[in-house]
Amino acid sequence: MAEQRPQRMTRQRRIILEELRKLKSHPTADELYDAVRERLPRISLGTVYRNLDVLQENGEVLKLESAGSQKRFDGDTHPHYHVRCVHCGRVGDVENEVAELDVTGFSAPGFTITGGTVEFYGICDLCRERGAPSRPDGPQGRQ
Amino acid sequence: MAEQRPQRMTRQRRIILEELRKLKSHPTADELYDAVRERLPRISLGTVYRNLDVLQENGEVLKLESAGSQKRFDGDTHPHYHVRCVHCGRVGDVENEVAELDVTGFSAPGFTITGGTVEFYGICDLCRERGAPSRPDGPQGRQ
DNA sequence: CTGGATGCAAAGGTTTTGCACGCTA
DNA sequence: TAGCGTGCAAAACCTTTGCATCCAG
Repeated sequence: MAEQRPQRMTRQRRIILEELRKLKSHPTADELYDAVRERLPRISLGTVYRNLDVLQENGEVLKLESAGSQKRFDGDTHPHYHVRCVHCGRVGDVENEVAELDVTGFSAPGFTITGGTVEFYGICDLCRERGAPSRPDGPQGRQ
Repeated sequence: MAEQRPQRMTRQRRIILEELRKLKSHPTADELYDAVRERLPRISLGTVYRNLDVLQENGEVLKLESAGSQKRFDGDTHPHYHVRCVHCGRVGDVENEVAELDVTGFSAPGFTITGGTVEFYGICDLCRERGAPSRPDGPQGRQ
């Protein structure tokens, strides 16, 4: 479990958390920064990053990583699957309930498998409307 | 499908592909760069990136964008699952065969789901030996 | 020959960090 | 009051790109 060091609930931290929970878009750090800045005009992007790290360590937010592009954040920690748009990288929530993935029986040399999840991909409505190809340059696309 | 434009098999491209297929470690671009440089000391990292892009568009290599900070590449395009070490980001191959994931029945507002895959996570032997925690700073870890 | 590919270096985009000051508990 | 958190700016990191030159077909 994550070590929960003593922490303070500063105005910045509270508002970052509130805005992230308000946004359903799984924003990137700078998108969240834009939202937070409407309430705290002098906040810095570094503070947003630092707080997202702390909040993630405390299990209050989810950091959705996609190597090499921008990370996205989710204020909803209730277990659910995500879809990622292969064209623009946007992330959405899958409505279906998550099924417990039974990891026993799976093995990988050099590794101890502890868990697994399903990752969905697809295309978001905005990209679809624009007539974007479903596979821009591979299964992942870029942001 | 990926449009396969006319392309040349340069020495650089061929050796990059050979080295990537030789490595079972799912290297990052700069790890592959190191390997390739032993045979082509004057190659540039930019060339490695450019060729990995081309090779990926042609379906000859896989770009693993799953998570971590750096992208990793796989010269084995045969369908298989991956495990990622939550501590160091290393990626391994899962031995089990892949099962076709039935995506019908899954839905996400604002998205059209086209596919999905299982992503395993765990801890690699090197990190285990070092006594690394299984959750360094969240479920993703960093490279 | 021709135009895709390369090497080099600079730029680009995202995230992290050092530091002095501020503010929560 | 103690020491975590902040704003600012610089640095670190990874990846892409402009350009002159090279070379595979």
